[in-house]
Amino acid sequence: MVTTTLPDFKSHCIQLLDQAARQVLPDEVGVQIELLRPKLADHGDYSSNLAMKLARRLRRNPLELAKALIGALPDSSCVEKADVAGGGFINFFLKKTAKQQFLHAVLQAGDSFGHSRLGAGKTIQIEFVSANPTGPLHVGHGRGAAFGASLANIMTAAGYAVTREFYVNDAGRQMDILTLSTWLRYLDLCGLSFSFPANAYRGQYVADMASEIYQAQGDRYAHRSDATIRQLTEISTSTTIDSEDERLDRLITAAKSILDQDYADLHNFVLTEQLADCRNDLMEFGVEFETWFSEQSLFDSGMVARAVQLLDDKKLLYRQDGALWFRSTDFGDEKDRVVQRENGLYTYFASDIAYHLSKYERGFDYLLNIWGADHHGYIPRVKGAIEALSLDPGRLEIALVQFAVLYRDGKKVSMSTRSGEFVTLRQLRQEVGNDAARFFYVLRKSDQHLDFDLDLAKSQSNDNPVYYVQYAHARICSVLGQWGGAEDILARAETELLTDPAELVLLQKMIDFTDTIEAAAKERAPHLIAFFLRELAGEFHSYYNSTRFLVEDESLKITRLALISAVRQILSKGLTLLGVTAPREM
RNA sequence: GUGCCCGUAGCUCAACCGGAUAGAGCACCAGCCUUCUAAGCUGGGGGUUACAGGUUCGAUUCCUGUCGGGCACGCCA
Repeated sequence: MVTTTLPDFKSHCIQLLDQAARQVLPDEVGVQIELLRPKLADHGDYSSNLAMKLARRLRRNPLELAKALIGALPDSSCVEKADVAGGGFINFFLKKTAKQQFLHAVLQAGDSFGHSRLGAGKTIQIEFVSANPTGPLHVGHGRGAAFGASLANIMTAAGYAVTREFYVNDAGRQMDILTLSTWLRYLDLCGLSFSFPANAYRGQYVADMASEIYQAQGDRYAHRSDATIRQLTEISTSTTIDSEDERLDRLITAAKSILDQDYADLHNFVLTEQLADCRNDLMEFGVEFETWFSEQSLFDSGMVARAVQLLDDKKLLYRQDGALWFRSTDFGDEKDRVVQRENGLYTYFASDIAYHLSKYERGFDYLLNIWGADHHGYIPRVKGAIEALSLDPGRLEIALVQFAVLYRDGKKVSMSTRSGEFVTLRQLRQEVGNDAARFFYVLRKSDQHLDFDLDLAKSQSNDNPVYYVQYAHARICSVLGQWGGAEDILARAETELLTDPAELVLLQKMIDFTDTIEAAAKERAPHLIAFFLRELAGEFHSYYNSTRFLVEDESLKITRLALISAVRQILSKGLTLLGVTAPREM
């Protein structure tokens, strides 16, 4: 029997209740009706608190109200009955046949099962990772990457047109520091050795880039060596410089003047190198972007100047102590912020205002920034700037992702970023594998700190939730393989044969899948998918142990295989949403 | 010090934005492999949801205070 549309029992029950409410309470039309899945099977398949919600306002007894509503419910082909229970809950019980027949709908929908029209094709830009291209990604970036990529997949499934964007901080001081660091390592290779600044980038990758340059270009970037070493040594050893930060800035200035045109070459080289490494790392992790947006381009195109000018036109800038300030306190920030420094350079904030202006001008319906939780103090000024530009701050949402802390042998793995001693995403991926990393990263709500247990992620045991889910998938593949029949035969399943409690539990779980994807999209909560998969896998394993599939009775065999085939399809779909592979054998 | 986030079983975490008896996994105890993968299953103990108040039919969820933890408070990015 061919069904053209996938039944949506929840919406159906809401419609029934809405019709009943219009009849019983004509004055209350338009009240929001919400259904939830009760924890206990005795409480039915869907439950509504509508009667209790309205009871107070209408000064009526909630039980009587509930009874009246139930009495007015229209007949339905898939609802068995509705009961009143507790203090006035209205509980819907679906017909067993409706659940059984749902199986056909799942198989028919195939890979698109679980998709919904929640997003109605609205466009949303999700910006995430956006790490400085000054070194390898570390495990903190990994969580943002896994979260953002999974959420993008989920929102696509929920009917949004998603654009993934990586903001490249290719302008500014950090890139200069990296360029300088690389050049100093390079000079070392040229035999011009002196003390390396403590606050420069010290990682091995810096030395690697230096060596690459040396091999390709020889001592080309050290040609004025006498003057060079004298000048650098002077800055390195000077005692009149008050801070190490300033010493670094002096070195950068010196490098720019010594290298002149060549500085841009080096800058460009290290940027290209790091960006390629970053892109490659993310691609291997299953994380890809439609757009890599350059901060430098905002300066080159005059966007930064224009954004600042717009604020100035609105009389929201003033000059003080030689710097140009934005009145962000007018928009709820706790203090005003500098957009242009005393030395004439724009601040990071200025280019960020321009960046957000660009996002708005590119016309997305919604914007979602995924930031590390350490940036939370930055939100008011960005929202303030958006408001100041007469843009709608409501279209921009900022989701914060907390840090991930690694544990090995039950102990915290210490990390310090500058020393080069941090754990990179690549190391993590090599140690535990992409699948475990992707899954573990989204196993917690994003606003919770994540304790990442390396030993657990590596263990090939029943403790490991990734393998638990993947194993369920592989088991089903194995059974279907031993059966050896063609998949389309499964459409002959006689679903009324699915009467075992374990079978009905699985059917109910399938019915919940679309709702789970919608909830994960709405709440920006990929962990809901991970939890769903663990539950579905658990219910399958339980079924597997209690029931034999490859039985003599042909109808029964086909029907059970159809059921587990649908489970396999959903496991695969869910794992794919999270960027985890669904192996056919393990 | 100020602001934001958090505090749930011994451990790591859920709980569908206020719903019914707060749930999983790990760990612990007791069972299940001549049958489709035991990377699996079945059963058991384990809680004053940090603490004290408040709001209401109803609170882990909302409000206030206290205690404890994390993060942020640059003319850095």
